[in-house]
Amino acid sequence: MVKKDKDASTQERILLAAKKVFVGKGMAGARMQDIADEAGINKALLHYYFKNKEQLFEKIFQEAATLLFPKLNIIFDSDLPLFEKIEKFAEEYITVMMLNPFLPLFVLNEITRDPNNFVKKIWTGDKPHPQKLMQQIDKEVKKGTIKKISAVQLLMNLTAMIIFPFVARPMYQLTIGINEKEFRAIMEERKTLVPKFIIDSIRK
Amino acid sequence: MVKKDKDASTQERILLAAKKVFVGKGMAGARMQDIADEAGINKALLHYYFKNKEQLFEKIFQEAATLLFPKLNIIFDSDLPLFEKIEKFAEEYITVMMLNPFLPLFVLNEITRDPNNFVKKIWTGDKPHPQKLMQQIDKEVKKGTIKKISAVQLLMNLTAMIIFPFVARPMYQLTIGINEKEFRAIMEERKTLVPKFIIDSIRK
DNA sequence: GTCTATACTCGGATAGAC
DNA sequence: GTCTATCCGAGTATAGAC
Repeated sequence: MVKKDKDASTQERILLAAKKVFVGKGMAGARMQDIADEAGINKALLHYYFKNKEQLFEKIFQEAATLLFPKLNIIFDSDLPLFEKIEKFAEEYITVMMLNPFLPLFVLNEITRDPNNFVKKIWTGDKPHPQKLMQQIDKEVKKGTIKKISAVQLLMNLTAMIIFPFVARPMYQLTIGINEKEFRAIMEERKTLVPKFIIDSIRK
Repeated sequence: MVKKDKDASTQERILLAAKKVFVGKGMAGARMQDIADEAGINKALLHYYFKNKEQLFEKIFQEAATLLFPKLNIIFDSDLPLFEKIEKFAEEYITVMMLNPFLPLFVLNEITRDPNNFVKKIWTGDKPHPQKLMQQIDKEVKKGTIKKISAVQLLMNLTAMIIFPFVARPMYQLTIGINEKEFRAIMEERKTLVPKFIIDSIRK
């Protein structure tokens, strides 16, 4: 069926182009013309596939958020011991983000811009719930197997050290002068370094 | 001189309004009408004070970056021992950002958007140079007074744990349901918690 | 300095031919 | 499905009165 294949291909090119432009410039900065150019089509055809900018944006944003968040719960809720959970989290999350290094800033921006819309449109029921992990932390503290620290603080430390480098990459590149390749190597190392760093800190 | 006071006051109101709008919506999302409304004037008067949006934005952005970056070097270059330097850094940086919690995301965005412009317009000679701090770390590692870790990695851990919570605040608020007041308390605690966390990790 | 009215530009969206 | 041409609103910027 020639027609259908062609449709799919154009639609696919549009989505790819839109992702690139939206993630790079944000909703407000992105231009439908940019997306059309990137996809190798014209604006009219773009509107043929997606009624308006808003709708196209929602699609992309949902895709992005879906890539970043839902997998978290699998790790959060698993029955692994605390240290292993931390190791797995770092390993898997950094791996995913290496493939989409600009997503974190994009998503954080849009959450900040309009938290309510985010909850309504994106988190329709299954938002990240680190509660089990946090209980696990509290329990270990109580048992005395790790040093005293509040679960929120530990969770912040963990997520910050994993996510922030992606958000602040250009800043790091400017200040300490690392290039693309070096950045990748650093992030690769962080998959094991961050868990080690944390465990060294909280282990008694 | 009545006229001059009035000038200053209007200009001041404009700058305050512009800061609020730009930081909240970014360059692309901000509307001159929003800024005018926020300042209690009309668009024409806004253009009387600032020829165009671009110029007004540069002013605000420069102000923001000036608030965030230059002080860093004072700490970076000081002669304090490593642990004290880390403590001071966390304490001072969190204090500054508590007063302007939305600046970090704003600045990171604009650096990402256009790194070259940032270097040209903002960092005219005195960008952050953590090199001395990094050498200090290397030296301590070599002396064997702290565990083996690369300076870049430690610097990333430090900056991530301090800055990221501001950038990701809405995300934390949505996922773990903390409110404004709780966030402030958490950040207050982090002034000492983060240095302690780091030192516990790298101390032999 | 401050306002109202208006010119101009950009970009999202549509009409209509093929 | 895809294109060219065009419309139209939003938003920046200016002219000119007070």
